Amino acid sequence: MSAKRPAARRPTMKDIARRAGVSESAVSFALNDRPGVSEVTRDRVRRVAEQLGWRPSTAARALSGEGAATVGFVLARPAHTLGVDSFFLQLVSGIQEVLARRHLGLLFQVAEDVEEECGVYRRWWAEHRVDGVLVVDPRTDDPRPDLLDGLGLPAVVIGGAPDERHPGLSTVWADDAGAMTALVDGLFARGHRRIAHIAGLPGLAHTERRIRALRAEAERRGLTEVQSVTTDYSDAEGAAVTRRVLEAPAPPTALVYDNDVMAVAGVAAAAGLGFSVPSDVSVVAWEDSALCRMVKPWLSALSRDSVEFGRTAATELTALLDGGPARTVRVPVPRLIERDSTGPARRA
Amino acid sequence: MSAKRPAARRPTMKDIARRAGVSESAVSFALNDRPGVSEVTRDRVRRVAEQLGWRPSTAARALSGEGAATVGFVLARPAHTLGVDSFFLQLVSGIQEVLARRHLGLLFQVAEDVEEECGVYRRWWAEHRVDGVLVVDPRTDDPRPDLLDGLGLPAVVIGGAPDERHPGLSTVWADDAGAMTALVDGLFARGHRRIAHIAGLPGLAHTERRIRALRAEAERRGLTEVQSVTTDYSDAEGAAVTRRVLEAPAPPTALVYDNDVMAVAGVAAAAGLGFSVPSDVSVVAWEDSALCRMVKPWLSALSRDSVEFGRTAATELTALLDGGPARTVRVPVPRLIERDSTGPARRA
DNA sequence: TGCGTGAGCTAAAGCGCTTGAGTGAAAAGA
DNA sequence: TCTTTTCACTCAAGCGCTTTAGCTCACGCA
Repeated sequence: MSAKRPAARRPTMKDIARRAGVSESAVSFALNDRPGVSEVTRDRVRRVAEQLGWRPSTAARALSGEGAATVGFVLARPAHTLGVDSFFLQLVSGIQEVLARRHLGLLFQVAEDVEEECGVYRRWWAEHRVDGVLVVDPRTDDPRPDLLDGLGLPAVVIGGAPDERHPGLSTVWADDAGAMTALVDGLFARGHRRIAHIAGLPGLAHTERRIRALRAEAERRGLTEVQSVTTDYSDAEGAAVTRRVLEAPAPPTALVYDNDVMAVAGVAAAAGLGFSVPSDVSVVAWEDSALCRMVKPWLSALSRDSVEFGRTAATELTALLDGGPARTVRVPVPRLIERDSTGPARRA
Repeated sequence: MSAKRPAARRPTMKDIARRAGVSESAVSFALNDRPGVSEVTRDRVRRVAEQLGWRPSTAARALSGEGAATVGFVLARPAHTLGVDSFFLQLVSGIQEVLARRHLGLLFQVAEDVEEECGVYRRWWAEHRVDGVLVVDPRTDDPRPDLLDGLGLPAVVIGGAPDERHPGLSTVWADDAGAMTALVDGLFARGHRRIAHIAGLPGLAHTERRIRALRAEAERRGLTEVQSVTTDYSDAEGAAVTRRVLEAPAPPTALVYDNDVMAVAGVAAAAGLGFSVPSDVSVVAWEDSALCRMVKPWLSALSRDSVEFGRTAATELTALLDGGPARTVRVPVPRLIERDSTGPARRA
């Protein structure tokens, strides 16, 4: 309890070796389940290690070629954009669950943009800091896969589309296109013909996928009054765009929002214009969270298990670190949770 | 772009030494701004290093006693509790800003509870993984300061009260008591006599501080119908507690919520019971976010700059790592942003 | 001329761990 | 009985960096 560090010395393998009366190498063999020591010795060494509270120094491990036992995660969003968001904490929490079990650390960094993010990867690689990384928010024209491939840094892209151009990277993705198609299908069945999609950031892979899927579905059904508008995911833009589309001569009867925050803001904006939900206009949020049950009416939402998404991604990365092949795995299509914000289209 | 890692070799000091025609030690001196080399050589070495894209291996650095260049951050909350939350991402984002500038990494982990969190600290210490940690959610009876003090791990406690018992730890705190006093002051002035405080998790230091401050202020003014009820911060409990207190024979005329999520849920719950805000009951959220402007009426809220809070904490930690003394710094008292959810008390 | 001095550099050890190349003794085979 | 194999273990090098001690040479000074 002194002001200056008492700094208890960490036990090293040398300490164990001395106490167990064997050489350091024997200790290494014993502790790493490698052949070369008898079961008796192995047990003794293990006991001594336990007793001393020994843990391998990651630094030393890393230096002797074992990797840093750490995984990197960069969030490239300007600080002020990180508003109310449940997705990332949940995702990270799922990632953790898997990593912690293997005593892998998670190095976390927020960056301003993708360019800075690339710099972080380079630095991490050069500093020998991470064994692999998890990449989020993939873009349609994304420099990161090329970079990571070039550095030979194992990586899992979260939320990207299958990418044949980078066979070294794993991908974990949700079928946004399928979800969008099913969603439009449902809306169509209930009479909706004019649909507005308040999308997220342009350039994000999943934003583009949803937009394309919506357009394709509209064409297939011959719907002409279907549109997508991109935003920055903020409540402000969500509200603004909502007002804009609803003030048109023939306003949409259904609004699909790319996140919960905009959906909530949109409902308020609609109410402000005298539209009531769902009788005048139906609302669906892409992303379910407590938010959706905090407003009246409760919002119908596409729900996915973000924690599980994180677990899956982390599992793929560990597989990659173990020398496994890169894979592309699809997580379940988000399910539509019907609450009170969706109903039949109002008769024209 | 091959399937198996091309694994470009990282340049080491040896490479630089060879290219610059000097010894490794000279390179070390040159690159660390230590005396022992001429300016000419220093420049040459620097140029070669730059050209090779060299970065020191953190592993090697750590091993030769320089520390891991990494800071730890544990969030001890069960995964499902990590709902809609703006505070932590903002906090972390502020922390990052300061750390990144010094090329310090942030090792992030979520744990189930404080006990597991202590285990993480022990492991990090033994594995030589971090040079210091940031501790959040301090409790009234907290084992962490003792542990960290014992390990000699530099630490900054975020949101704790000044702690004379652990002179080795820095503390960054907000004056919750002062804020609460001012808040009650304002409510009192507008005629509120019956106040309910829907608090956060019991046992958290700031929860207790707020509760105590409220009680003290109530006693000072002779208010008898003032109460605090603890919750788990969730919208569900926020709503439930709101219903309970409003159904009392003499319901409160003002509700103070310890976070924005509960406040929003509380407004909805109040509406469900026929109470309108603010004419029947005033509502204040402790923590401002986009959420507060997503509901009608817009919520009055105590606002603080969480990003700046993070910056301050990280700055204190780096000071500690540089060998500076432990300090206790207070961040500005949260400001009340008056919106539409507060008004004069209804006449009895 | 000799000697101390300091600037500029090199050699080498050490941090904690892994690992391939030994070593010595017991067990197995001829 | 002697060789070969196997087993259990030790030695020593090496990972990339820091750091201490030491070495060399030019310079200043008596």
